[in-house]
Amino acid sequence: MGVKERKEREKHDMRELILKAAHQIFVDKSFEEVSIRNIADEIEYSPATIYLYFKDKNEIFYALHTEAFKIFNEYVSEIMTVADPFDRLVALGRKYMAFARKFPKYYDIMFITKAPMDCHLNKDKWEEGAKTHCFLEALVGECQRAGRFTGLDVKLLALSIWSYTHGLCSLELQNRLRIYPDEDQYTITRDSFEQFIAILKTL
Amino acid sequence: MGVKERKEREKHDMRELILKAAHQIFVDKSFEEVSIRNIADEIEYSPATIYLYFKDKNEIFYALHTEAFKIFNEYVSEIMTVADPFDRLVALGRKYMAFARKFPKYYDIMFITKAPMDCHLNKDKWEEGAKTHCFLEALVGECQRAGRFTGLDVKLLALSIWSYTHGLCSLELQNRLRIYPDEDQYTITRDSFEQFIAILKTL
DNA sequence: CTTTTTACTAAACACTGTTCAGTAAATTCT
DNA sequence: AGAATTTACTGAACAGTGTTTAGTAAAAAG
Repeated sequence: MGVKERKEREKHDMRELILKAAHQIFVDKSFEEVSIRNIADEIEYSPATIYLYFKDKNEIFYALHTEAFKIFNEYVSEIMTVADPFDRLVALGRKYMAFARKFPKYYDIMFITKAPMDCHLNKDKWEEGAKTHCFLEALVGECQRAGRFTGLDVKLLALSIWSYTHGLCSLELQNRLRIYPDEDQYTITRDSFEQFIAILKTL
Repeated sequence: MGVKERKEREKHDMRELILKAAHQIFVDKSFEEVSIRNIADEIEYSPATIYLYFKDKNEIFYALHTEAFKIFNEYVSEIMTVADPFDRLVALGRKYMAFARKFPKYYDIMFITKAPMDCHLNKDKWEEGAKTHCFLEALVGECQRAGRFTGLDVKLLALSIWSYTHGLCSLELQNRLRIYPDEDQYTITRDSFEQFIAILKTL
């Protein structure tokens, strides 16, 4: 009796179809245009159908956010070619910032927008974020074992590094660096990052 | 002929009335509930009337964001009693973080939400942000003249300090610190901040 | 006292997320 | 094979959103 299995497969395929459409609208158009009706139009189903496969819109956003993490992880994976742990940490920082600039919409849904988190508040952990942050903590730990950051708490330092980098990206993406003249805006984040690296080197 | 003057005063008063209502809804209820219709209900006018005094909803959000800055400036002004520049900088950081936690909605509209910025993109500077950041730059400069941060660029360091602090606040407010167990979540931001201060001391 | 300007609004437009009753097809049971 | 049941789906509605426009009543000017 393979009916049950087929139905499950169909249910899964439909979820995928919805997500693919949502992703397409999200990328091609904009965050705001990812509406249930637009998704429904795209897949040629009624809007109500979507609610048979997703609890609400936030659940769709959570799925988009998870996809964004996959893309992020792939984008960042290049740094693994860097041998020295500290250089790898620097490379990670650069990649992180480059990702935020190259894929601002992905960055937004991963780290800024509240929508995906609202769906997930019942769960007790943010898995995607935790995994990525674990990677950073491990890398900072490696740096310490290689003689860097002596006497500093690895967990706290990892959070501080993330906070700084996210802060910079977030301020830029949310248009809060318009305190500087337009011509400085691009260089100043780069220069700030270089200074930050220089400070990390002294620790 | 004082008619013109009176009309101008009435126009100004009406703007104030609308903003007061918007502020009330923003504080008492929530960000999402600040709708043109809700404001109109509150002041007992038609929704269309609001568009005679404000270009669009973003302009109202920009005004709310400006009010939030006033409240922020007042909240933070206490630190001026601290004599030593570096201690004052630390006090500023603590106040900044306390403000974000105490008034998350204000913090949101000041530094996270895009809506107020969208209205203001034609202007070439973000005045409220610039003024506040100038204050930070001046304070970091004072620290340097008092012997701290030797050899570092004040402007870049000020941005780095802001980025770090905003990053931490932003991650917490946007629910991205759920990578830690609930019991750690409160202590870890405090500990990270203390570590950050300790690092600044060594510079 | 008439004309013009100003202040305001009802109603509509084009959207949004979400729910629910009803239908047609697929599946199961007899 | 035919009746009963379950499943998959949808049209329509509900309650909201920002914004525009045509039309009206009151105030000001001529």
